[in-house]
Amino acid sequence: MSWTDERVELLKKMWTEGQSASQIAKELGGVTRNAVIGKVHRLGLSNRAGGAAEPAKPEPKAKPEKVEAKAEKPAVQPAAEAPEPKPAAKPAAPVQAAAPVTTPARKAIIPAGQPLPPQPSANEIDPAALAKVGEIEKHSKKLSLMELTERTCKWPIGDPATEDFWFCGLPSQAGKPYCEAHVGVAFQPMSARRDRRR
DNA sequence: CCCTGATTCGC
DNA sequence: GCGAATCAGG
Repeated sequence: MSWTDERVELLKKMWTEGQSASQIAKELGGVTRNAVIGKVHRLGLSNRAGGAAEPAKPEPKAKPEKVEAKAEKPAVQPAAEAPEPKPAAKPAAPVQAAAPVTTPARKAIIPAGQPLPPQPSANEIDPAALAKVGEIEKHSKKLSLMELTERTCKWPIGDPATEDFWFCGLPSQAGKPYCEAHVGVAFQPMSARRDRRR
């Protein structure tokens, strides 16, 4: 694959949006995240934030490599102070579908005026599955939204309105957005709903 | 271990 | 210019 105009554009777009190099690579196809990063650098759009101007990386790595006569270029970036008044554009939620099925089976109406639907209410969910969830949630990694990846369970735990909120974060398996335990309660086969002429 | 971007350097 | 290998970190 080569960097056609379109591909470069998509790259720019996604990079600007805050997508990770690997995500971009996947989207483009035919390239690795390294390729993407390399291209990004060549295009000169390495940093996406406006404020965080990494001053320098004076890492005098004394590597026993062969002698390298590198002519280091003086600061390439004219150091854009950028006293931008705007609060550094936050990359909108990168993870899609952060609104999981909180209530797998909400047939039972919640009392009234009770704005508390968060906890995966147990309805007719396999008790075993529920127990499993209760168990694993104790060991959840409590990841924040930012820390979620495509391979971490995105099951929300706690009340989003409070500090007691986090995501399961346990390793999710191939494709699924949740860990095994949560997949169990999230995707109910089709038990009780016996008839339903669809 | 999973992931992130950054850099180097042979091609 | 390209990107694998490597580096440095979370």
